[in-house]
Amino acid sequence: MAGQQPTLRAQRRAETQHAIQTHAVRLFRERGYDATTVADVADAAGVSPMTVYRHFPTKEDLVLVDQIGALVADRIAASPATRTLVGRIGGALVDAATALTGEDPESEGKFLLARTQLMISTPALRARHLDNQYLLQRAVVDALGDDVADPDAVFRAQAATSACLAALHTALVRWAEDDGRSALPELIAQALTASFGDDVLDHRR
Amino acid sequence: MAGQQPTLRAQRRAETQHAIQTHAVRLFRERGYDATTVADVADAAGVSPMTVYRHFPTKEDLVLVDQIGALVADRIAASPATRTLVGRIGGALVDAATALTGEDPESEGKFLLARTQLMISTPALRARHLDNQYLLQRAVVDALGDDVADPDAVFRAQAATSACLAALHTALVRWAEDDGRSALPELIAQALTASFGDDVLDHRR
DNA sequence: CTCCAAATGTTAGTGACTACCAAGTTGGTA
DNA sequence: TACCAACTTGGTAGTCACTAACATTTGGAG
Repeated sequence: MAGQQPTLRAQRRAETQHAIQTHAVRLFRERGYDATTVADVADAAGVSPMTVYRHFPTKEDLVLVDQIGALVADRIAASPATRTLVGRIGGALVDAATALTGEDPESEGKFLLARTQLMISTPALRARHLDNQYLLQRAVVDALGDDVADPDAVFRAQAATSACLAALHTALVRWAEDDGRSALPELIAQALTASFGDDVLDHRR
Repeated sequence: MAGQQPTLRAQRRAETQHAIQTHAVRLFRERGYDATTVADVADAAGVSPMTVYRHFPTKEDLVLVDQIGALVADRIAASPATRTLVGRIGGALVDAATALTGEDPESEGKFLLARTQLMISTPALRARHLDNQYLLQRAVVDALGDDVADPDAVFRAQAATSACLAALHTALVRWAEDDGRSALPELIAQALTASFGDDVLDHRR
């Protein structure tokens, strides 16, 4: 399910999807979310409005859908089970942020910043900022392996995920307000240590 | 602001508003929320679609807008400041529920039940079940009087309100699932005592 | 090469919601 | 009582998010 060879069709599909979302975020920031129609986005991306809807069920999803969830989920699954849950989740968040913001400035980092600022400044989107939470919830539960049978373990996983996401949210808001001048991974680490103590991420230092 | 004499104009306005909302909730329950158009509601209420939108900005508001918030707020403000915050809020909730469900069955109680069941069973509405929370938040802060200057007092008020609303939510869900057979005030009291101990509402017993 | 399925486009439509203008009512006031 | 201003409503036309149905092209597997 994860290591499928990238067929040409899937590649094209990913390209279209990426183009649509990039142009959407750009237009939303330039003209405002409400002042930009889905048709505008379609024109800018060089596709028909129908294609936009086939890739993103609603206009909100143009901003909300992300690949980061899967990125973080993979890192959680790959992290050693000997660490604490919060340590594994938090570490995955920091790692993912490092990977995303560390590349050349014109790349994913800038897009992530624009997307975050858009989500925070647009009322309709702000309310759904944590909607993708379920992706991480599932990843954490999956990472637990066979412990899923234990209800307590599942509850602990959900609690840990929620807490980590709250820290992530804090860091993202700060990062967006700072216009990306601070380093996102450090902000996340700060928020995590503020909540869980200095030694949460010790495994990585 | 509160004791205005009900002029004829305001009375008519309240009547149309009430008629629209009553027919809306009835139709939504009969045919489903999505399968009922605003035009259908307008027809049933004997007004034009424009009039519906003037009274209720969005279709969701046809279900969400209520007078209960104000009812509870008044009771909170009138309650003695010597009681605990949770006691005052909880007592107001129980009192309001008693007033609403105690009347003749064809009246407000039945409407409240239908409205609650609708909100719980409709995904688009369920997410906004606690949207009117701010009404109570304001009422509680107002009831605090001059303590508003104290940030701690405001935080305590918000925490107490949230906790009481969670209990109210639990009670409402149970009431709706029970199809109104249980007594709503008792369900609320149960949920409150489960969270805050047997003596929360003692002042009233 | 052939055939299937995925991806896109086109068209037509539904329905929530808004802007603008016209007409009738109400409530206070000269 | 007569009148004016504000309120309430209706109608028309339009925008825009979103859907359904059908036709067309193109990548992939046998």
